[in-house]
Amino acid sequence: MPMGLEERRRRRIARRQSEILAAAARVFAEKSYAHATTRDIAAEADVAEGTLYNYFGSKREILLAIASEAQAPMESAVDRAMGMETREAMVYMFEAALDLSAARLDFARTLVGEAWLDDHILQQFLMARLQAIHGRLTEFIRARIAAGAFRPIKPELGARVAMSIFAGLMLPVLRGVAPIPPPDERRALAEGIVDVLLDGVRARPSGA
Amino acid sequence: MPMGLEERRRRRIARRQSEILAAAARVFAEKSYAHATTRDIAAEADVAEGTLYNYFGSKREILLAIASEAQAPMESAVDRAMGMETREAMVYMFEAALDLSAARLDFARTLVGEAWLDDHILQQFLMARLQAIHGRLTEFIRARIAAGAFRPIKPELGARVAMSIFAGLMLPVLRGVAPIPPPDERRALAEGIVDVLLDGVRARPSGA
Amino acid sequence: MPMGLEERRRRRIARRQSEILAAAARVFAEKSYAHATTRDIAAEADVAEGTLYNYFGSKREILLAIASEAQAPMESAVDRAMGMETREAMVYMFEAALDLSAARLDFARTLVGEAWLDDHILQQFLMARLQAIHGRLTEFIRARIAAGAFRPIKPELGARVAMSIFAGLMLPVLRGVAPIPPPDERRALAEGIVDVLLDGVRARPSGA
Amino acid sequence: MPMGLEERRRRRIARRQSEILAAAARVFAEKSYAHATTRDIAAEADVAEGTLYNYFGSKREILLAIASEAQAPMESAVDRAMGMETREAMVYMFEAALDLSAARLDFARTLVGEAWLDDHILQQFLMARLQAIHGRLTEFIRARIAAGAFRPIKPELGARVAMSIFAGLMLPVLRGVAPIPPPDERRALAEGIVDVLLDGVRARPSGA
DNA sequence: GATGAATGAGAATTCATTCAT
DNA sequence: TATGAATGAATTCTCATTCAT
Repeated sequence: MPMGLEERRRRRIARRQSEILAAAARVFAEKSYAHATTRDIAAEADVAEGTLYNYFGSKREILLAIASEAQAPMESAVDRAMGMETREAMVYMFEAALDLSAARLDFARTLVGEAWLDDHILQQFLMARLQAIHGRLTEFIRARIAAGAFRPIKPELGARVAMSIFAGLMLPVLRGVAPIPPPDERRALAEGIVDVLLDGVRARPSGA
Repeated sequence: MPMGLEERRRRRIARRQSEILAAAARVFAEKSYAHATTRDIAAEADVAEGTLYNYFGSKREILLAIASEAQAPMESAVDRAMGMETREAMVYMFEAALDLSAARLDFARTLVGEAWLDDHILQQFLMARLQAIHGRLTEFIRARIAAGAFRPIKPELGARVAMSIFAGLMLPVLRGVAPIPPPDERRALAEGIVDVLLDGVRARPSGA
Repeated sequence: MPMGLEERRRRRIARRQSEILAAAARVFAEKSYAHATTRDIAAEADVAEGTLYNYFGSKREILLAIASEAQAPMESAVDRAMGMETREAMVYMFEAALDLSAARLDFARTLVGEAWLDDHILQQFLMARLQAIHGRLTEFIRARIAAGAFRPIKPELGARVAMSIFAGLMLPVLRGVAPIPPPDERRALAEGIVDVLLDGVRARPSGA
Repeated sequence: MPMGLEERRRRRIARRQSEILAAAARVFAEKSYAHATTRDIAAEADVAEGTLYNYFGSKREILLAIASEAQAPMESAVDRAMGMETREAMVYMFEAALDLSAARLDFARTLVGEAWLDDHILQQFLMARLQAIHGRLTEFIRARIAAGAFRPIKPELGARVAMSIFAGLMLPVLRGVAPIPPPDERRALAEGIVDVLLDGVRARPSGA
């Protein structure tokens, strides 16, 4: 399978772009987009400032590319969970939410942080995904109710509660307030949450 | 009740400071601290740029004052709920979380947004409050378990789940993605959530 | 001797002006005119900033008034020395150059420092005096030569050397590098200098 | 002798820095550091304001670089004089003090002027040199006394008198009150001063 | 393609002066 | 007269982007 010069060039460009994105994500994750300078990014990527502009049209374009990459992995966990049995699915989803590599964390932190500041990023890259996930979860719940596995709660509300809990787990990690929990803790946390979600906090009238 | 000149002066200053803070909060809420210029703030407050510096030492000091004011009302709802009966308390807390005036919203949005970017604000003004609230909720749950009203779940986990749901409700409002819900919706939402939290989503083995 | 209201008012104004000048001189002496703010001056004078403008038209006018006062005492020592016997006169002049009260020092430091920066002050307040003194000294030397007391050196050169030595004594004190020497040191220093000036540093052919 | 790119780059940078320093020195010499704006400096150096900051970290750093360059030539004259015969040495030193190119004058004027205002510059760049020179002169005089060429005056006093006369010659030139004297005048002035310093002003009892 | 110096618009902050009270 | 808050021009410094090499 001979590779044309053209092909080789395209790959080289793609590789370089990725390197720059990863470097930029590290910088943005540390200082935020606004406080990061193109000089910082170039230094982290170990290229000259001018070189950045051979691969991206502007600082903002780098941000958009990061935001774009950041949204890719978001739904996969939900997708995969769709095929599982109820409890297993729920535990898997919560567990997966916290399964972040440091690299992904930089991208995700950048996306979430800038979505707070930038309407375009918010809508295009974050809300779009979140709404898709919300739709999936709503369907999941609706199906469980239909199957008699869940009480007849409002599915949208359930989805929203679930997503809030996801968010509540992830935001402190993204913000760097909480560490990425190691696998066993992740599982224990997920199981605990799922337990509460499934059966609630209220004590059951025992005997009855 | 005669008012000394000194007193009158102090009040005038306090009033002006509040006006500037409110104006700044509006600007920060719209464009974020970093993108807001002192020129913007001055224009919104309808004073000259230099005047800002008669009331605050720096742009950052304005931000800190806003952050400081923003944290004031955070615990009050939790405090008040402490004295209520379980279900009522829970509904009240969730409902109160969404009871934001537009003015408070500017302050809160500024606090939360900058806490994402600024470690000092995060720790000093946001985490301090959130941890206090977390402590209160943990106690609340522990007491309910002791009283036999709640199942023996881990209180910290319960508190965390509850706070995540608060956050999941508030963040979209603060970010301007969701509108401030009108009172009746607020209540319905709160009741729905409390219902799920109390009894879980799982269907009960009916007859038994 | 009845004093009219008018008179009393004039005095009150004059007193206040002096207080402000003294305060300003202290501030200028410490931070220089350029770095001193009207706020500093007002604080040191214990009046409001606006009050300064009731007594002086501008910050610069305060400086000019200080420069004006600073030049007053400059020639007096030379004048007084004119009537003395040669050696006594010379010692007296050098000694007097160093006899500065702290208050006079503030004025003199301000004058000299600003004369470096400001042509008007240089010419009007400093050079005018220095040239007058130079003239007096030239005359003094010329007379001594005529009387056979001095060798036939060039009187202008002698005056310039003498003034240079004055300057070399005073500048470090004005700048705050050297302390104001106490009276006995002053005299010893003056006598040493006069000794060198009168007889030179060269050893005499002893025998002759 | 091939010159690497790196080398060429270093030179270009050094050249540019020198140009900026020279331009800044001209501006500072004319309006003083405090009154000179970065805009003035950039205009004089014929670069954009931002460019200044590619070569110096701050306006103050430019000043410090000038002060640093200004001190370089100060001791050289004294050093060279050390090897000469007494009278020749003295004449040479006074003459050299006035041998200033216009460029050096800008640097020297800046150093002296700012030393009046700025303690760090005073100590680090001016006093350090002056004290070194004072030490050298003191040794010079002490050696002459030991050799029987000078009377047993106090060497420190003699050094101080000499330095005062240097200062008295230079300050008016630095301040722009006196012109840089042409070579022949310089020599005549130096000889006249040395004559007075060596033999004093007093007439000798002729016959005796 | 890669470089990095040059650019200049834009930002926060200071401060002499004014003026309503 | 005394006050001190308001003003806004002026200042230093930053940084995304361009472009000659």
